[in-house]
Amino acid sequence: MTDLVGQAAGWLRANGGRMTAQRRIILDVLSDLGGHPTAEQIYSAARRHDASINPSTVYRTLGWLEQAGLVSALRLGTDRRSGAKEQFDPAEPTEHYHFVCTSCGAVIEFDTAGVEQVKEEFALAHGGAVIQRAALVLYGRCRDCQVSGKA
Amino acid sequence: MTDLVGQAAGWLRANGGRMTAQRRIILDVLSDLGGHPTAEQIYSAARRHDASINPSTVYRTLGWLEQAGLVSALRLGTDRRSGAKEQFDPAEPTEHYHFVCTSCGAVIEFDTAGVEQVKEEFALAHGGAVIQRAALVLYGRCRDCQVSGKA
DNA sequence: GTCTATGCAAAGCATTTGCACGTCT
DNA sequence: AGACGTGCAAATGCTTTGCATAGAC
Repeated sequence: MTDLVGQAAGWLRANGGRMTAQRRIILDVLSDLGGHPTAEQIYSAARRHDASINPSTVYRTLGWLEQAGLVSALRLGTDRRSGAKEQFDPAEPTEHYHFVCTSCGAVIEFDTAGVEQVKEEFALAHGGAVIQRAALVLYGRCRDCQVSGKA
Repeated sequence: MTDLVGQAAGWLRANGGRMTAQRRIILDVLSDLGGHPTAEQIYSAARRHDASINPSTVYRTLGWLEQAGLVSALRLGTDRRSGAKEQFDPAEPTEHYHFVCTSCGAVIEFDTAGVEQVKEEFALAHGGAVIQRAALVLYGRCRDCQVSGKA
């Protein structure tokens, strides 16, 4: 939870944008919710602060936040249906990866030097190619589900 | 291109399904197209063999093929818009990963032992967790785009 | 003769867009 | 005044579904 509101305010100032009440609410909500909320979750949380807020505003806000590099969109869903809707990962200071439990849906963020190695290995094998970023998602059963033998 | 039609026929037999003309066409198209076609590309290719074929049939076929483990669905799109539509990767005998060029959209499949290591590393760190599969996508500029300095 | 699959058209759903009005500077 | 942002409602685009008919076994 680095200061999302502050960073966003800075980006807006630098880009001729304005900090409105709605935007502040959405930023607060993003900080509070944590995890990887869907647009709909963000919307309904924002709604509790201002009942007149609109989905469009949520999407538009997420749009420029993504451009500003303050949130990133990802699709963690395991099956086709749930994979369709995007989730938002607030404040991503360093690249990181995700584990998703196929039983309970829990998401664990993690980092590893292994991905850097894979990037280098690929760049070497395809001499001249340049890697900008990597998205890695591991799917499996988390410790709890494994231990408790849950479906 | 392992024998997709044959494998699919076997799965159908084992699961009380039927091999229809439409299914055979779609399977042929999947084998022929190669790469990572979208449902729409599969549909229009299938349409050239049978003009009366319907998108629903394509989706339904891809649905059970995915369950049968004969194709897998993935979303390689780089931006939000294009990332929304799914692509299908036929016949996946071994796990493999993807590189996507953010300039020209080229997709390169590759394999690496590095991901296995990351899986093990994660399982170790979260003792008891079991990894089933991994999805890794590298984004960057392919050699050609890099060399030619294309946008 | 069953039971499954197809085509068609309609529905769903997440997301985007056009437009008139509000609001910040 | 001049931008920029918002709500609203309609549109978009991919994908799914209900239903009657056609086809596989």
